[in-house]
Amino acid sequence: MPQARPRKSNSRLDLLLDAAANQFAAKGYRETTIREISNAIGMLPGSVYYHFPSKHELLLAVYEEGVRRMLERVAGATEDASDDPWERVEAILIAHLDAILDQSDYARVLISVRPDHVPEVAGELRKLRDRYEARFRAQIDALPLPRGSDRHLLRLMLIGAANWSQIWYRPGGQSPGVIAKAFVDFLRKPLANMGSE
Amino acid sequence: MPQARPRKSNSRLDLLLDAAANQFAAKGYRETTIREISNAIGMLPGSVYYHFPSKHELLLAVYEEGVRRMLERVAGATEDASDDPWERVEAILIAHLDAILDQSDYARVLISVRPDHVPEVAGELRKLRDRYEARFRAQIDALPLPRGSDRHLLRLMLIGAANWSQIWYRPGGQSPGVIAKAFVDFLRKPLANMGSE
DNA sequence: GTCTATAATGTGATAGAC
DNA sequence: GTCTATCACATTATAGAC
Repeated sequence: MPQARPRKSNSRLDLLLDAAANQFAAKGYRETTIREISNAIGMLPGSVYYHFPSKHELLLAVYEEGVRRMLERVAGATEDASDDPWERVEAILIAHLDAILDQSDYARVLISVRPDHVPEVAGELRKLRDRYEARFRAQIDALPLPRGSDRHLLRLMLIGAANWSQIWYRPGGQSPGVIAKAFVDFLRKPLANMGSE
Repeated sequence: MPQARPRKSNSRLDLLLDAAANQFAAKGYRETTIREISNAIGMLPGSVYYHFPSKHELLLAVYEEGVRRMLERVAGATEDASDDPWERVEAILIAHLDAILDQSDYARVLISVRPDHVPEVAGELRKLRDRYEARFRAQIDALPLPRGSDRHLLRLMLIGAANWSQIWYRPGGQSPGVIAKAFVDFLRKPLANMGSE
């Protein structure tokens, strides 16, 4: 397998990775065959194995690129955001939803392919997910919350609700931005006191 | 395929369904083979096809049974619950989490096996999921919320957060009851006003 | 209702030419 | 770096005996 990606792609590695991300995102890891991926870019199945020694290593590479891109995105989102901690959480959530719903096949794979369904690299996949979520955690921890709030569960609730949206989201419906704002507002504003808005 | 299940099981159909639910829940649909399912109950692969014409019809049967059991559970939960709408939502969420995290392989399958990963029966699977969620919707709609609240997104957020817990939940950690209560409280109580608790 | 045996196919992966 | 050709294997599913 080739080492750290070259500046100027002298092969079709990037294309291959894109095709893999695309198919994994659309149909799942198990449901996608090496043939389908290679054919999508006019490559033959055997050629894939010049770039990756196995199918799960190909998935791992997609995952890694996915994390890289996601971190880049959320970093950009928090740079532009205001100083208000809630608005920063909203900004990061918008970036997150945008990526996993619309923008990036790589990001979609990161959410839709479950580590425990690919035992050969499950550990690595989990580690990559965790690395990304750590960035998320930082923003939640910065929120001014009532004493005793379980920030751990709050983070899991918010990320979970966001990630699950992949199941029900359809392109024509409410935009990632609207969804993200609604989710954050549900937490931020009291729902139990009637007539407050 | 045999018709509506008999009162007293005269075959090992029930056992077969249990085994399928168990394996699908543990490893996923694609990752589980007919061999593994049949061998788990000392049956041979060929015998499975007396009960079901195909693997995906077997999954469909597990899904149907899963919905039946989930509906039963949440019906029980709302019967016992108080008249307070928020407490009723909490009760139904506890029942839900209990089922998909700990109690029922059938319930777990309902959440973990994505309809779009089994194209042959994707439509039916979605219909079954929807039928269950409708019961959930009724409880959310009963909540007294501020004007203009998007109950649709609120339901999706709550169910999504709950379902995603399958990804991170581990038996030794916080119980389904604790998780459910925390999730509902995050929505119910204002998080943005400091020092209120 | 279950078993035996096997068909039919799909799949990940390899060897070696170019 | 890609292609040709193919292997080795696993998997769903079937036919027919019991």
